[in-house]
Order: sequence, then structure tokens, then C-alpha cells
Amino acid sequence: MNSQCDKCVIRELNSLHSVSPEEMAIVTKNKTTLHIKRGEVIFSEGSSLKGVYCLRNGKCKLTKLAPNGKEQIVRFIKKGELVGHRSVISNSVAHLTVTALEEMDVCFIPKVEILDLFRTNSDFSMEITKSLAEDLDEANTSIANMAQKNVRERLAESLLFFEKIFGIDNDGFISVNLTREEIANAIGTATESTIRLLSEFKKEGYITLAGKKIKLKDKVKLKHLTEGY
Amino acid sequence: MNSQCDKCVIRELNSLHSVSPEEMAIVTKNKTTLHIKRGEVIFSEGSSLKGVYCLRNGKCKLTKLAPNGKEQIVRFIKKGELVGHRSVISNSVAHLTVTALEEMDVCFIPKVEILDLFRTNSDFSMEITKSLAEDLDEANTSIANMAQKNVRERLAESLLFFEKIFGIDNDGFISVNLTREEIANAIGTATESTIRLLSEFKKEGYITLAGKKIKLKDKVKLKHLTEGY
DNA sequence: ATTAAAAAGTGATAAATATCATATTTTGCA
DNA sequence: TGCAAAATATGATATTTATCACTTTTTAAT
Repeated sequence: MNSQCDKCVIRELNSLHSVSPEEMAIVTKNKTTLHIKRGEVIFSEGSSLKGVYCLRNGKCKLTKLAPNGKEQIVRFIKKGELVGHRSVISNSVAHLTVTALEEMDVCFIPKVEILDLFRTNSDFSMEITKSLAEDLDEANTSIANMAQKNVRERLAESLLFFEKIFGIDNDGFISVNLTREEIANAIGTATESTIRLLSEFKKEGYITLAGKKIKLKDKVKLKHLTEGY
Repeated sequence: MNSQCDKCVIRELNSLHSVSPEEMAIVTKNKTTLHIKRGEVIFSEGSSLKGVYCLRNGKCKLTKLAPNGKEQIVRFIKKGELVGHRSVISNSVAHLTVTALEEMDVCFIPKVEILDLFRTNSDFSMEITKSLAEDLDEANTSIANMAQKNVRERLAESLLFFEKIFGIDNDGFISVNLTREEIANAIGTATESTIRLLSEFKKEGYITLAGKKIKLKDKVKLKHLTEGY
């Protein structure tokens, strides 16, 4: 039984919200749904994509393999977002690997459907383009942060960012489980450095640590830390 | 006298190549041309853009101001490329500053013209979108480089990149004049470090220096350096 | 419940890079 | 053409960060 895309609340969160019910009916007919477990890869760098993926729930990381063998986390995405549209639009191979950070349900929408929509629905193409433009803008900010900020500043920045995009649970902890290594791969530092700095932040009273869970106690101070004071 | 855009060879190099002569006639009527000297700013971070700029010749740098007051060069662009389309499409303020690296002629095309073309010509919207997708891809590579490579590796990478995008002059020197500080702002390091490393590269025989001019003597070695060996 | 593997944590040390101080050279312009 | 400002260059030193080696804790699979 194929659930109906035009009824899906997730659609409201991404470029597909500008697509008419009639157009969505075609998407519904051709989409497939998949269930993915933490650590599983949705697609990987170098593979050729047959469509785009719409995240119904869960979170994932987008990574790039560096020549030194380390993986760089380039971006995090969550429920409601699309992945793979960059490759489909450019008609090129995937340049990133997408890995689930927790259990997730994902809808796969074949390439033709997306390209047809792009050609025939200018609201949709505008939305897709805007979303790429936003991604580009964030990526540029990221470049500047990587280049100009030190590890301490980048860690403070990332913690605030994680809370902003993933939110907090009932106890106030950031709603995402990342290993110290993953945090290190996001901010571009050694795992040990991340561990040490997190301990410092804790000792200095800016955050609370409970296993992998992190709670931000002093966001004002963390905000200051991102700018180095 | 307003020169005709549909005759302009530059157009072939960017998204405008998919625009019909009739559509270009409207662009010609509404565009304006400006001449810009080295160091002059085309638009700056935070300003609201009334259109996009098409570079007829010359080169410029796209920068972002970091909280520490340093400027990060996020990207270089040259003859044939468009700037400002990100802001126009997103309908947001500019998030980057564009500064001429040499004398240049630039055409200004008002916002409405671009948005009309985007809506009515799906080849054009596809081209614009592809170009953003490419920019995004490059930005992601840049993030990974900044995060995973050390300064020496990034400098080698940048030198190869400069030669690739700007080409060489008759004597084999890279065809762009960048101060050491600008190179430092591109790779995210201190100016002194850049100066020292360039001297080392010269001493080790990989490059030739003549004032600001740089010639790559051993590109194979430089390529190896980018990966740290 | 047990246990092997993975992750987290810590100290010592090395390496990379920034910063500061100052000298020299180049550039642009009055 | 000369001169001030900007850019380049270099040494000494401080700071940041990585690496290595190891222990402890947590996790997940049987």
C-alpha cells in the first residue's frame, strides 16, 4: 500500500509544497518508501542517483571523503528535507555520502518525475533553486568559519547550531546523538581535541554532558565563544 | 549607445546562452554597462541588489567578513560569469562582497528581467540552477579542504586552482595579481605563513616568484603536496 | 549476563601555525 | 622624481592543535 504524497505533511517542509495534487498523484504512483537504520548509507559519493530522497523522519549526515582517509561532515539534514536533488539537477554522480544518524523513513522519487516537475512547474523550479541558493549560502558561511575560527570557536558554534536545527528533548538535551568522532568530523579537528574541549566547556559551566547527550547551559557565553571572547 | 547582448560572446559562457534573441533584446534594452577599477566594490555584504551582474572581462573576489575583522575569500570569479543571482533568486540581501581584482567591464541586468526569464524559459532556469548546484559542489569541496588539509596542502591546492581558472600569461606566470594577504585570505591563514610557505615552495623548486607573479614549475609535485606527500 | 569491540577520556609530547617585532622592498602618487 | 604608505620578508617566540600511547567506560551482539 502506497501512502499518498499529497496528504503527507512532510511535503509542506520542502520544495514539493508548490506541486499540485494532480502532479503529486504521479509522484505517489512512482515513489517507493524505505526504512533505514542508524549507520546505513542512503547513497554514497561516486554513485549515480536514479532519483531524489525525501526524508519523512530522522536525521542524517552528508559527508565527503578526504584524501587523508578522514570523513568531513559537510552538512546535517533532517525530516522534511530533500537529498540528491543537486546530483539529479546537475545530471552528475553523487559528490556526497548520506548516512542515517538514527532510524528513518525515506521516500524515493525517481529522477524523471523531478525533472518533469522542474520543467513544467516554475514554482517548483523556483523552490528547488532557492533551496540550492540557501545551501550555497550556508556552505559559504561554513567556509569562512572553518578558515577564520579556531577549534574552540568552531565547537561553540556547532553546539549552538545543533540545538538550533535539531531542537531539544524534554530534559533540555540536544535532540541528536553524535559520537565525539562525528562532532570532530563536522568541525574539522581531531577526536581527542573535541573530547578535551567538551570537557573544558563542561568544567567551565557552559554545557552539561550525559553520555552522548549534550545540554547547553549558557548560550550567551557560547555565543561569545564563537567570536573568540 | 547600448551594445547588443545577443551579439555578446560572453553570454555563451553563462546561463544566458539559453536565452532567445527576442528575449535578449529586452535584456539589451534594460541593461547598463559599468567600468570598474581594481579594488572597487561591485556590491557588498548586506546591500540589497537590484539585479545581477555579468562580467564582460576581468576577475574578482567574493568575500565574507569574519567577526574577527578578517576577510575570507570564498570564491574567485572571472569573465563570463554572473554574480548576484543567488541574492536575486532568494530575494535576499547580498551575503558576499564582490571586489574587482583588476580593471573590468560589467553589465548590470535588472532583477525583473532575470526573474521573468526564470519563470518563462525553463532552459534558462535549468541553467541558473545547474550553476548554483556547481557552486554548491565547489563550496562543499572547499569546506572539506579547509577542515582536513593543513596550510601547506591548501596553498599547493590554491596555486594549482589559480592556474586552472585564470590561466597563464606568455611567460608562464599565473594570470592574476593577488597580494600575499589575498592568498592568505583565500586559504585561511596568516599572511606571514603564506609568505613563508611561498618562499619554501620556491626554495624547493616547485614554483618561481617574480614579485606578485607566480609560475608553477613542478605541478606533479604540487599535486602531491595537496595530498600531503 | 557476558564479553568483545567501540567510544570516551587523559597525559605527554611533537608539530603546525599565529603573533609580534622589525627590516627591507615595492608601489602609487603628489 | 621623491616620498610615504603598503606590501613583502624574516626571526623569535607563544599558542594551538595533532599525534601517540594508554586506560576506562559504554555499547551491542550472542
